[in-house]
Amino acid sequence: MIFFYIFELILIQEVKTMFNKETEYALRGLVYVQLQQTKGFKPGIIEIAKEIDAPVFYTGKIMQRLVKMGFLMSTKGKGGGFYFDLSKPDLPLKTVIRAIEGDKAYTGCGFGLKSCSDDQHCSLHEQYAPIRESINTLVSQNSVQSLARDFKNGDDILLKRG
Amino acid sequence: MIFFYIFELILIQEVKTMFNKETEYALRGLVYVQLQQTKGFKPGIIEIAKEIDAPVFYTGKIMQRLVKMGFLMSTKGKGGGFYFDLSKPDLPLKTVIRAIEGDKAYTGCGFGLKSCSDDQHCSLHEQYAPIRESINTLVSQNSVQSLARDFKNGDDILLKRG
DNA sequence: ATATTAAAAGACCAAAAGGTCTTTTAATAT
DNA sequence: ATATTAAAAGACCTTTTGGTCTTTTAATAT
Repeated sequence: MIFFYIFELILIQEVKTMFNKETEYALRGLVYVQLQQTKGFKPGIIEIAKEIDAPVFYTGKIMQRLVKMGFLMSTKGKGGGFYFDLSKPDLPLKTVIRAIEGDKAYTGCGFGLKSCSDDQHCSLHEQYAPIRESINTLVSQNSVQSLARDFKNGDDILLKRG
Repeated sequence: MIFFYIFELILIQEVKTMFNKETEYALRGLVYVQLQQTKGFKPGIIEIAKEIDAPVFYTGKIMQRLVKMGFLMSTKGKGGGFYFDLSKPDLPLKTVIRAIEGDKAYTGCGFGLKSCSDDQHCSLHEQYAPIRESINTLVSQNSVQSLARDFKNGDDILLKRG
């Protein structure tokens, strides 16, 4: 029994994204804020961090950065927290990802050849092109709001840990 | 004119892969060795580094690691360098990538949700699944040897800098 | 044998990513 | 006014990644 537990722990450790931690926490945090906002709440750092299972202070720093970048709003003091300006259009994942870690996930050559970016392409480049395009579409079509809707229709649980 | 040059430099800096530097240099180095081997040469660290445009000492370290991992062979001394054991089967990119940086590029949930790995899936997860599968196919079907053949049929130039 | 050549080993350094903690500022309730 | 609350600011620390350099070991040619 203990072996299964250890194995699961190892497995869980291995689950990574194609994005870095900051992007991951940012996306999860944004979706959580949106989700709460539709319920009439305005979550703070401690709550957000807990629910997205990220370090509290790091979450704070990241949320602040998102506010500075204009993706999110906040108020200080009692009853304060994070919320969206509802008059703004939906926020595509791509916009957030680009702002935090740039384009590396869906631009360039899979092989990293410089000359490859211009007129000449290596064979990897051509094979990778449609994949890159799919990723591009994925992060362009999905937004913080659409994801929040998806989570609402069904399983809130996904943002928490079992 | 100077502006175009600066712009190009900036652009070039932005060209990244989905892999980390070590993986990138490793793949390029392996393909270069294979390419030279078919021509009857056994390149050394200095040559490899120069041709794949990577730092010499770092390239050395990476090539040594590849030898230790059994992907490649080497001999010391005069006439020494790196080469493949031709009796071995082709080396898929996936094998190299996994050995260096693990599975993160083509496993897990695009959103980084833990619970997502089991029975429940978020909507991103489902949309990302076919992309992940494509990446998996790409790195499984392409090998160091197949890439070297591709470069041979046409443009050697791709491994050098314009 | 020995000089030369080139990889192996490993110590060391720098930058970036990830994370923590304290102090300051701005809301709000009393 | 002032106490309380919670974000903002920013200093600081740790780990990982990327990179450099020197010393050692093993080939080979003379």
